[in-house]
Amino acid sequence: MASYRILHRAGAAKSAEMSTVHGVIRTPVFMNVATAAAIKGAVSTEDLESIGTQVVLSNTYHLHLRPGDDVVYRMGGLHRFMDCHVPVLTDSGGFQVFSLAENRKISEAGVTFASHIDGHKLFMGPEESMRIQSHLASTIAMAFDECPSSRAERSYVEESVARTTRWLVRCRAEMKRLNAMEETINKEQLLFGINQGAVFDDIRIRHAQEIAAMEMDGYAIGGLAVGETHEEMYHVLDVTLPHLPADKPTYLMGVGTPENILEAVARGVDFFDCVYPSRNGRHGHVYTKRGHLNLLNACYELDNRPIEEGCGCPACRRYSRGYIRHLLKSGEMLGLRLCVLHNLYFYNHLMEEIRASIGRGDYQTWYRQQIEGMKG
RNA sequence: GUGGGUAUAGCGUAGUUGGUUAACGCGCCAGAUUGUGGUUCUGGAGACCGUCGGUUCGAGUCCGACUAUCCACC
Repeated sequence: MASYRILHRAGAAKSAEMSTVHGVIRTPVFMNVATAAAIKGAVSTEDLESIGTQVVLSNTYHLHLRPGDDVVYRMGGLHRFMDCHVPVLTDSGGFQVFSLAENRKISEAGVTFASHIDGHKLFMGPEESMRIQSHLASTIAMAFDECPSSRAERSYVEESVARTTRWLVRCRAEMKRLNAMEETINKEQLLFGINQGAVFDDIRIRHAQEIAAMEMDGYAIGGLAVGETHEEMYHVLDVTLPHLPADKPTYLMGVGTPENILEAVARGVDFFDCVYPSRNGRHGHVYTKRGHLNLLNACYELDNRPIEEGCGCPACRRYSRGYIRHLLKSGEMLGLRLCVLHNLYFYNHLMEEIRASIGRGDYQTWYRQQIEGMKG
């Protein structure tokens, strides 16, 4: 059985240990994004062990389209399919339906939309999302929600959030049914609910209270980092987190920059995921404790130093900025790979330092120094 | 050697019957990217139009010579 236990607190920040059927997760944690059951940039499951990955995030929508969740099911579930030995969280497809798919139509039942691959018509609702995620057999499934734009009108957000709550009831019932079935691969699949409400404090709070009463395995805050300012995002965290259960993990979806993460941890968030380290890595944008570098810049052409002095990642242990820049400019896949490995290592290592600081109890002063350093 | 073609930004090209600030792609330089766009998006720099002379109010454009280069034939 899964359990979540808080080990240390430092102000609102907390570090915890969550045990699952696929292993223990120490939080705060950054989940490494492998949308289509692969981290883009030719990073293998084997590589994850050398960069300290604790949790892999994969995607319902993408895997449903390709190769098909039935294929993954028949291959024994995501863990066997990828030969992955760490917990896997699957996103519900809710966000992709709203960010990638075209011609969508929302009804109480779910969403009708067109595939971003070939345009064919698809339908996904709470039950479909749960069935797919059950097929994928991830460690943690996410509820099927709607992610309204941060600039959406109040009346629309109210209507949308009410529907997301009703969908959560259906997700929970369907997950319970699926976990009880003999042929289900992971009968202990966990389910996280998702808070929405754009930037309206009262809607966020009311929704948090509603879903808190539903005793989910964890709680995510969604619909942030989609165009609002950082101040608005931190404000939403400040007003919403106190209304989510203190004894359950929290997850800030899709966030973010190292600074975003440091700020959110200070407010009590456990789980994060973001495409930045992998996507930006593919574009030569690499992170260091003293801010980020764009390795495509001409000033690194003759730079013999590693991306970051003292970094223990596979790229910094051997290769220079100048060499990696050359690989990127030449379109060599190795260039992308080294940058992605560095960035994921940087994020994973940052989380390790965050946990250590919370353990020491000095987080609230330590994290501000880190943010200052990154501006230098 | 003879005949013909071509010379415009680092590379490849466009440029109307001569008419204002010479256009485009690649490359280069610099930004962007938050529950994934590896092929994306946005900016920017860069050319006295092979050289010299002529015609004209005005030449990248027309004429001549020269230079370079390509093709064919000796």
